Amino acid sequence: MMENKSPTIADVAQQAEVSTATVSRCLNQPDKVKPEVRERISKAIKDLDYVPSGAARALASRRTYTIGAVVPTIDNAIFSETIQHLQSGLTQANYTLLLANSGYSLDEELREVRSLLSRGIDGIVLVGEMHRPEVFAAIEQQKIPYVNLWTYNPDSQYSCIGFDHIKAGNHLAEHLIDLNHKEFGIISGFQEDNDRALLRYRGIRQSLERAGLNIPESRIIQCRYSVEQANISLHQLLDKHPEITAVVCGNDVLAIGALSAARERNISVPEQLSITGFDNMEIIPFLSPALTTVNAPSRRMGSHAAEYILKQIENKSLDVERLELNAELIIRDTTGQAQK
Amino acid sequence: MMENKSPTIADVAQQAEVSTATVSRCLNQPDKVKPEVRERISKAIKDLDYVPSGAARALASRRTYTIGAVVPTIDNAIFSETIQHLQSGLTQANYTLLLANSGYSLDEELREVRSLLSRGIDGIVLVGEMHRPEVFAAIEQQKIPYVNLWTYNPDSQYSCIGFDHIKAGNHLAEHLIDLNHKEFGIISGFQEDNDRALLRYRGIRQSLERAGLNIPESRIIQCRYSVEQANISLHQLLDKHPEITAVVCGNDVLAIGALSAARERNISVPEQLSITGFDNMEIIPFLSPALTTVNAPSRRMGSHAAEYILKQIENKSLDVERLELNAELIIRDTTGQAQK
DNA sequence: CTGAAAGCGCTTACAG
DNA sequence: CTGAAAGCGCTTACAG
Repeated sequence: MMENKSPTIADVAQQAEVSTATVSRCLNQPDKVKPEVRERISKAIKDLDYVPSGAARALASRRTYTIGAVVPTIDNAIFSETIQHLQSGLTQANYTLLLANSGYSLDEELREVRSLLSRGIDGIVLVGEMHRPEVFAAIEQQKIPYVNLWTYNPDSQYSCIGFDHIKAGNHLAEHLIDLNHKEFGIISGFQEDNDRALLRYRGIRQSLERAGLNIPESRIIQCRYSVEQANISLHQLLDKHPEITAVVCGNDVLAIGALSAARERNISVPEQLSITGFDNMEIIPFLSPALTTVNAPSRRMGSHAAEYILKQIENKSLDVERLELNAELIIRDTTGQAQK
Repeated sequence: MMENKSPTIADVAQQAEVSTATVSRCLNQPDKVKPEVRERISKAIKDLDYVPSGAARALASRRTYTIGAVVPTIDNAIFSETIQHLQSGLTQANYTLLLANSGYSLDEELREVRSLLSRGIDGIVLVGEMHRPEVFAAIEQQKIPYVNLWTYNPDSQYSCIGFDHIKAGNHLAEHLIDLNHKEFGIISGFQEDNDRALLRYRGIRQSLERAGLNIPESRIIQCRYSVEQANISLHQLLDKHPEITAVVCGNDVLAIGALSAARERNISVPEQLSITGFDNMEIIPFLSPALTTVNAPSRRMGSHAAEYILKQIENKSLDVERLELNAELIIRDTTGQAQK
């Protein structure tokens, strides 16, 4: 524990024989400082290894150059893609991303939002449209730009960038109905705190009902988004309902688990059983069999979010914008004509 | 744009009829405040919707309750697992993780480290042992705890938590040698800024040489860690070297790409070609064929890192600790006896 | 157990 | 283009 402290802006000012105000300007608006002076300051900064204090800067300027995001989990490739692109958009503009995750719990999300807000952020992005009312209240009090990702609702009073999950569910179900499937099973993520999961599910039921098909409760399993859980779930489903010919999975991770269970039972896909995923993760097209799934525009949601937030900050505005992206059905090798 | 500002600690103090010092104490060391007073303050905080300013707190206390981490990418499930566990360990202690990524570039890593340091962090974790010298210099100046993850070197002068990549490479190669393979190919990640990739590679070569086997440059391809790149790479490798019977891949992602290419060529795995991965991502055991790979203790590295950093902060110490974790070979279905 | 006051290291009108 | 000085919202010895 040595005693030499980190240099401050005052040390730099002294060394460069200017005021702290000028050093500050040199850092933030270099063109307002005479080139000659600028050089002296730059040299002093280098000599002293000066690193500005973010805390002091944030306190004085009331800006943190930090954007907060709360996602359900980063442990799913699909959110990683969104985050990676969000981050790279922000980094380019010299902003940093402060990332938190809620573990798919709305209460935990609220806690994380509060923590981010307290820490100080200039903008915030969340996933989904459903949040605790306190989340909205807390964010609005701060008057910072805010956007919901992975959701599109034309009637939302908040900005959103995403796609229509009901429509996506419709497409998936219609594809299977076209293939003559009548006996469906569903392996969904937990829907309680997850509006995306819920809406996809509704979309599927909606289409089935339109086709005069019903799907009893016992053929619907909700589980954690893990390969292993889905594997177990498909076994349970088929133990009780061997008549099922098509299983709609809440995302690709679940579908991979379902595929592995089908393999364990020596059930051929898609001949005896059709399976669908959701998201279109990078590896999906390289697996065998390649999944029929819905392509979620995960990267574009991240880039657009960065763009939106930065624009609002720059304009000091809080415009509500709603951007609908496409999420098309991608038909590959795990869906086929229903047997018998 | 309304004019009402966010409440400050002074507002709370006034409302509760105490000094700001007492409010501060109530927030940070509640037991030092009389319960009755504490209640008044809590009420005032609720009534006013008071959120403390992280910036002011950090500036005054010289602590940010934030830990920084720079990883190569979050867009790889294996780092996500490390981060997830690091984060959850920190969150439990009321610390926040500030996450940056370097895109596997050491220069970018340096930039990110500087940015984190400037922003203010109480500890930092990096991946690998190889960093720009300025990284070490900048961190040491701040006198904050620091640990290298995903690496273990008993002679390192810095703390590290990880495993021995050379040894892991040895195991992989020895397994294939035992299966009588003599014609090897390697698909590695770029080794220039990645000591883990380099060391694994060295471990493989080392074992091959011990067995009297050599592997010409033309059978070694370095590429980005993407399924698609690995797919292309295996095609290239086999076009030039149809004699190859075993391909060692730098990680599971690459191995999945290689598997897909083998499938496209109608080469059966492992009968005609053995393929190995590295990491043992969650989905691997559920794929078909399931990969032979090395289990990287990704989650444990994250948890241990959180534990180490928090302990150093608590003790106000900067002890160097080196923790070696196990990375065992997991033999599954993609490796078999060499043909002919 | 509580309060007065200095100080953390910046930024930013304001004046020149 | 530059400087003096107030102020950002907390924490923390110090005194009582």
